[in-house]
Amino acid sequence: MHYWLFKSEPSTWSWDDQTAKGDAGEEWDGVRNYQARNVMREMKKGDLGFFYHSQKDREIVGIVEVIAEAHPDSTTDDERWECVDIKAVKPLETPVTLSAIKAREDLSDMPLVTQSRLSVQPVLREYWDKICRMGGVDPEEL
DNA sequence: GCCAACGTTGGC
DNA sequence: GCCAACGTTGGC
Repeated sequence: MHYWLFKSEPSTWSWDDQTAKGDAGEEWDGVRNYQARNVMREMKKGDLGFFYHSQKDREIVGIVEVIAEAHPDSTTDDERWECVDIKAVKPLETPVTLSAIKAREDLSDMPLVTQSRLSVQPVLREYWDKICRMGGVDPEEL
């Protein structure tokens, strides 16, 4: 099991949009960055991820599950671009803000902090557990 | 293959 | 709304 983080601008695709799709989930399409694509290629079905609202909100709002591994992005004919499918699992009880993460020494080397423009990122297990707890979710119950 | 110009993302 | 960081493009 590996852990990931998906960034979205809520005005384009929000947590509410994601939850509205239910268990059917949705393609995480539109990624046009090699590094982010390579991260998606590493994902396995059943892996979990954080759903992060960029721009105005700047906080992790929910937990998602990978339900389909990397496949061609249906929004382009360009075969370089691939995406996974994800579904919403549950919201965080309390969103975890970027500033709360930055305030913690032990989370300061997360790509969220060090590589702010990367839209799909890996999350180490250690960080996953901590952020779940900060958000009021028991990582053992996922 | 270098690098200037340009476009995009996302924090502030 | 601004701008820093970073990615991409294209001329040489």
